[in-house]
Amino acid sequence: MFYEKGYEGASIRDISRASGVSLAGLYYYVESKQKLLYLIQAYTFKTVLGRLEGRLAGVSDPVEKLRILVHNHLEYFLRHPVEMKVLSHEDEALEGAYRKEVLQTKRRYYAIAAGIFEEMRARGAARRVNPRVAVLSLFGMMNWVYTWHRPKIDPRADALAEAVTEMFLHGVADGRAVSRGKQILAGRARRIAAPGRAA
Amino acid sequence: MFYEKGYEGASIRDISRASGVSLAGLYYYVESKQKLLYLIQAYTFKTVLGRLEGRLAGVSDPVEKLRILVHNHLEYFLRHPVEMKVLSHEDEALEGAYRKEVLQTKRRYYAIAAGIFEEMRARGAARRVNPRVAVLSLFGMMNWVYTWHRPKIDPRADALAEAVTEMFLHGVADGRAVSRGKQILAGRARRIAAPGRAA
DNA sequence: AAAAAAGTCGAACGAACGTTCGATAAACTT
DNA sequence: AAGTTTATCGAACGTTCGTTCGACTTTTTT
Repeated sequence: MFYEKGYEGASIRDISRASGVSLAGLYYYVESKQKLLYLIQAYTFKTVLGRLEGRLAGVSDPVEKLRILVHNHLEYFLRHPVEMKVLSHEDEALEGAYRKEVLQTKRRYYAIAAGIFEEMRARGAARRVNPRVAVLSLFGMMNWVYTWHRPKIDPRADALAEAVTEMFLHGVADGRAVSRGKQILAGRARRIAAPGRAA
Repeated sequence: MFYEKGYEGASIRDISRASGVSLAGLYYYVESKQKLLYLIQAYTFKTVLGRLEGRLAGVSDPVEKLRILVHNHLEYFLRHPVEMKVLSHEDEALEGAYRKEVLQTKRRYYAIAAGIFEEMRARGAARRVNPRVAVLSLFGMMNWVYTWHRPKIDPRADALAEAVTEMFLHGVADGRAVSRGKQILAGRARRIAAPGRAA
């Protein structure tokens, strides 16, 4: 229900109807609507994080770590799209201590990604990019997936993870046809301000 | 209010209180809560789209077009974070004809981006990447920004657009230190399944 | 100055909200 | 067989929801 209608839009009565349990019956198991959202988010997040840590153990190459992270994230995302949408779309619906706890998990998750990126830089595997922007852009690519992925026409987790990792590492440009840098810094403001100019 | 509490979470009474207009007074101007959301989304989206089309006019180099698109998108995003969050976060809250119309605008916007990417490929400026995945990943990077951007510490629109464009085109990897492809296809499944192996 | 239009609001509408209570039934423990 | 815990529910609680109505004031048009 949270997936379909959002946290606020879904009522306990919706959940009651869909689960076949009476209103009061629901409260025998879960003390509040907030707690229910918390349980979903905390369980989902901790599962993803736990799997990641397990798969990362013993791996030392940061680029390989990055591949594992992306694969782990997208695999879970596509296998559990309902929970994952509730996790990423309803994160502000949680309040107080519940929110704080999920936020802490999120920070730990981010710290792992940031750490991997930092290792990449230390080994000379990453260009001089704002690391915060880079890592959060990667999360953007991954977390946005729930808004567009259609199993019938889009790649499955394996291929998608590969594509995203590849894009993150090397981009989409053919190095021979697109000169890197140079043009980018020069005359940017002018280019935007005067769109009528021919290329 | 939609920005702060989400569409369902924000009540007309919240809006009344915040605007200093009575409940009934609100309905003199807007016929329903749905319509209010529609007006916000439609206006915002059409403004962004209109600006983009204006800036794109007369430009023929697809790579430059891409830069303009990213810059236009992020500039508006950071200058109007409230409307843009409501646009990207509350898109499913709209129903019926309202929803359909905004969806159509979204499709037009996507078509422009997809067209640019297609031109890049035609000119040999893009590698062999799933174009749908590439374009939607770019949107992911851009649209996710509202979840993390903090004006105090993060780059402004200009620099951010530059960084995102650069990442999209060339990725974050230093070409000399990270071999492209090769490893990616070989032994992926094994690598994920047996995380204990050293690199 | 009279008439019409536009603007504003308090009070109320029925419906839906999250949550609780007390009763009842089913399942275990002694 | 009696007693206790666990499970389940109908009915209701007080509150808030989106929306409407009729009355009143202000502004504009004639």
